[in-house]
Amino acid sequence: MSPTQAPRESFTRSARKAQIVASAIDVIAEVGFAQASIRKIADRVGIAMSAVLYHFGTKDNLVDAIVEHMYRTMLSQVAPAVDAEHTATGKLHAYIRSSISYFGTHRTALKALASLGATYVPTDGRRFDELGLSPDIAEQLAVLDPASILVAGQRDGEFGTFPVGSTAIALRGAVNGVVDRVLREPGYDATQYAQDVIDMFGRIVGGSR
Amino acid sequence: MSPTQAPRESFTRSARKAQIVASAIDVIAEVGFAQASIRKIADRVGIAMSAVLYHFGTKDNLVDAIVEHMYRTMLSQVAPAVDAEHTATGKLHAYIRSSISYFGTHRTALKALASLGATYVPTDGRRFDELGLSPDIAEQLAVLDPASILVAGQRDGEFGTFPVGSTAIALRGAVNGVVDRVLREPGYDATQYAQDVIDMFGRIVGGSR
Amino acid sequence: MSPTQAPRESFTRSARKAQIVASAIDVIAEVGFAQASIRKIADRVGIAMSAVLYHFGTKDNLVDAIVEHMYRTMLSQVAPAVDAEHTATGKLHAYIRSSISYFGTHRTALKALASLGATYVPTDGRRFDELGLSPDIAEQLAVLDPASILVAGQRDGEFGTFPVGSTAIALRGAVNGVVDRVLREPGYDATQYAQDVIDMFGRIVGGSR
Amino acid sequence: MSPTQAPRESFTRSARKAQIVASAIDVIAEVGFAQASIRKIADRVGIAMSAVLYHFGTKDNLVDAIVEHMYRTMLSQVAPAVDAEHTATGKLHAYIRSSISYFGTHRTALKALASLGATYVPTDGRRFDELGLSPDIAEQLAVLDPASILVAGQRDGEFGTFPVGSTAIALRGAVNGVVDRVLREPGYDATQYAQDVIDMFGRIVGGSR
DNA sequence: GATGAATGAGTGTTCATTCAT
DNA sequence: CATGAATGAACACTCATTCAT
Repeated sequence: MSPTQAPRESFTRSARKAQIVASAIDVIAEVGFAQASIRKIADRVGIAMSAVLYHFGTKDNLVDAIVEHMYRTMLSQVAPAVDAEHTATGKLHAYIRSSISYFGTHRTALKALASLGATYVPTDGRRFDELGLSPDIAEQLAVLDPASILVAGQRDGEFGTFPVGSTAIALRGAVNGVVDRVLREPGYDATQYAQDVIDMFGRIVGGSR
Repeated sequence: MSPTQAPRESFTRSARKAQIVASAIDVIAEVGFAQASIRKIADRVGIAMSAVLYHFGTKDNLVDAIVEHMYRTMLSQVAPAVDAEHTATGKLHAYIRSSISYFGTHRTALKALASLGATYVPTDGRRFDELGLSPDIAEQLAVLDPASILVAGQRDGEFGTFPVGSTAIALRGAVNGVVDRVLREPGYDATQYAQDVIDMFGRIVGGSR
Repeated sequence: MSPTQAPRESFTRSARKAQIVASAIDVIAEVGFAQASIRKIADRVGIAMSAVLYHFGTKDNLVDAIVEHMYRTMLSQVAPAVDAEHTATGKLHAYIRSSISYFGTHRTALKALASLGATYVPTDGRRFDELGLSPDIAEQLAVLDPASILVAGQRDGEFGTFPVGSTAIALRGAVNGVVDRVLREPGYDATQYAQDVIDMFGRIVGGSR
Repeated sequence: MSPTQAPRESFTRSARKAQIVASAIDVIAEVGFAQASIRKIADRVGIAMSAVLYHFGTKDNLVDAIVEHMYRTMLSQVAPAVDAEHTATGKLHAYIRSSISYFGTHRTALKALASLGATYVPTDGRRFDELGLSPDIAEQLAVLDPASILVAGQRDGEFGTFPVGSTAIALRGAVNGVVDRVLREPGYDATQYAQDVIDMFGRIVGGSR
């Protein structure tokens, strides 16, 4: 492999940015998004507030980066797991398990992200789910919507008959619904819940055993 | 003297408060909680900013009142519907239908609630869902958790065997999950979704016909 | 019964506003417009910075008020003097004398105003001379352009033949030109200059005696 | 090698400085001095912000250089024109024509200068017109004050009797007064104005024809 | 019962300047 | 020569809250 050939964006720079994003997520998780000021985030990193703005220019940009980071992290756990399977059933199980497992391991910032989705309105006109999404990530993001899996399974005869749209919404809701519980009950083990959701929706989509 | 601490709230007083709460919900739904200042709310009502604080003393108190109002409204729609039924199946269907119907008909309030939940962290230590809950309402609120219905149905042999805890979480998630869709797609008809959820969870809880 | 039944805008309010505008002019005259921050102005008045914004909402609005005040003050000196005369010659002399006399008595803020005119660009799109001008003042402002006097004098045969446009520009320039001198030389007596300008432009416009 | 614009890499330093000054003038003219940050100027040149400070050390120094450049440019147009004439009348006409012509052809620089004069107050005690004046230029600058021409013309009997001081102020004002018009009306042709000013002040100083 | 004035703490943002490289 | 990173001071502006009336 070529040692130093990568035209990467200045190592120290992106390291600092990553550091800031990480601290920002911590702060948001602790005090809530509304109270997460740039100053508090900078304090957490141990740098001057203006240094944060030096790197991101704007709070909106910082939020962009945070959201992108969260999606990226979640995707990096869910997407490979789903892709590794080759049957719709396998993909469905992988989606449920890896999503819920992610919630179990990344409790802190989750609520912020989940609820932010419905409400955060950046100063420019963009909607929340258009934020900070480099094209590559926006594309991958479809993975987090189980609808495609359901459609494929039905088309291939692997699943039975059921209303795909509604089921996708319900499945997403059921998967995301555990976030509340996980946040409220620090010791809660989501693994069993994942298995239960698999059983429930197994009964709903019917088909192969 | 009246025995119970006589909250002899003059009529105009509570009318004003209700008016303020209603306007607050509108404003929050429109601009998001983060941008919903007391001044903007007061402007919407057509009174002075300080009048709002005269009535509520504190913004936190206002938020309490808002949340309580929302819960109360939702309960007033869901609780009677559930109570009117006498079988677990009937109660379950009523719960699903009335909850989702509420989401469909109160999008403004819904949006405000979502925004609140996303960004608001009270200055004292309380969690969001402990806000504004006078004892009577906290009690009733159990209705919004379908767990009791599921337990009763199983106990009475009306439902089959299934993991109650997980199913309750999933059901709540499936019901609440439509909120995102409803907010994002103003024309979305949730009625069909309600029926689909009834079918799905009918298959899960099994049992009586 | 109170004799003054004018529906005036809250006395204390407009008094404070006037006080702030006055202090702002002082500060601008002392440190220049660029360094005249709201905080410095508030300090001069002896109130909190936020009190200034409470009254004016925006720095742009404050600048509006300042400009309007300056124009109004200048007009209140020049306009009556010009109007009191009934011949073009009289009006011309009155214009020159009262303008220059105003410069002599209001040295401080003059440069700020004069130079601001060429350059200040408010955050919204308006040009400088459209600032803070209530219609009544915009109308009166024509008085500060001697062109109308020159035109009238020529039309009535009181003046001779000369290029009106250029002469108006030159006259305005000659009148305003003394500002620099007045600011540079605190003891300078502008009265003689006013008389000299009258003589010079008397020779230029020629005509009546 | 082309004779003009020859400065090659050996002159990098002063070439860079000149380039920076030029860009600074552009930026100031465009956005006003208040908004003309070092960063914006550097961006215009295409170099790093710190490179600007490397060359000038301080923003004040940069402003010095800008002002000096402007005076130098103006002088290089006016001084030779005046010196080429040998009668007071000739010098007077040359002064008026070349000054006004300069205003007509250097509107960008003019706008920048106006913006500078309006808002800039150096951090040290110097007045605006004492900035950036190396001794050689301060000396030459006397040319821009027509007083010496008027005095000489009167002494030599070429002009008649008139108050020299006031006339010099008025003349300068009349000449500079067209700047406002030129800036406000991009298409305005100042040539005719120059001729008109010559006529006007010809009548004032009287004497030789 | 309600209000207008005022405030202090806090917000995001800009900027000239320093400094190690 | 020139730069990128970082900073502290200043800025306009927002906001919940207090208080005399």
